Amino acid sequence: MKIGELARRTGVSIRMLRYYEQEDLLAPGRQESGYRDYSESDEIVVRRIQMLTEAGLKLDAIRELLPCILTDDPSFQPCDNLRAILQRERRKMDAQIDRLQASRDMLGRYIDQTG
Amino acid sequence: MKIGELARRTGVSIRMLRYYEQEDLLAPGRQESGYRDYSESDEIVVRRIQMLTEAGLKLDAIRELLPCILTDDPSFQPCDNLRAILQRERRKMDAQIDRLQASRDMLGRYIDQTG
DNA sequence: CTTGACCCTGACAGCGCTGTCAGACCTTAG
DNA sequence: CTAAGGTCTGACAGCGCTGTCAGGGTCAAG
Repeated sequence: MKIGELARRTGVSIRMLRYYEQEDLLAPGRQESGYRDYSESDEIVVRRIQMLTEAGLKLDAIRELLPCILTDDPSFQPCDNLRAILQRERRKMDAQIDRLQASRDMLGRYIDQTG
Repeated sequence: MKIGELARRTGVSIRMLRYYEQEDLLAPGRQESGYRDYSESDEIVVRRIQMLTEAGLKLDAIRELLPCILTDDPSFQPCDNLRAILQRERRKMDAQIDRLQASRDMLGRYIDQTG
């Protein structure tokens, strides 16, 4: 399918679909015209990217994960480190939450002072 | 005092001190040489900015707050909205924490699936 | 054939800072 | 006087996307 249709199907903008390709997350074929030609599995990849993006991962991390989660069989794990990567990202997120929480509390103290 | 000394005293980089000025958070005088000439109260302002920055506020918000917190008397409140601004910022931060938390949980679910 | 919708590449902009570099002037100690 | 170190302005770069625009092909229907 062409890029416009994939965008419509997934809700990901055309701009971002091209960006995913640029960042090596996606490698669609090309028609003779030069138009990108996306397959069904490309669409699956895009949906995976969407999910992980919503989960707060950056494309760098997603790129690491993609080779692991693209197999049809979800139980087959070619990458020993899938879990490790996810856990690493979660730790990062925990740290970020902690920082934000500390900021929030500090702000709270200011507000109290303003009494 | 000159910019270098203020930077040394506060730990804020020279670059950022100039940036604060550019963003209208600071308005140091000038020596005849053209060098910036910071006063004691300028240093206080910088420390205020530091605190609020650590509290996660952006310069836009800090600029709003500065006129309120620069008075010597902390109980004097020329701005009725000091508290309102702080609360608004805290609400923003709460929302951000919620989003991040949701992402973290989603990641947790992925990790569980990976069993 | 023409029109309109779609696609291509490449590049610029913006977010909110922050570092760094270039070219040039000021100041201070030796 | 000279050299070193401090300062000035202005501009470019980078983070991680995301939108948008320009200039130019492609494809489909009428």
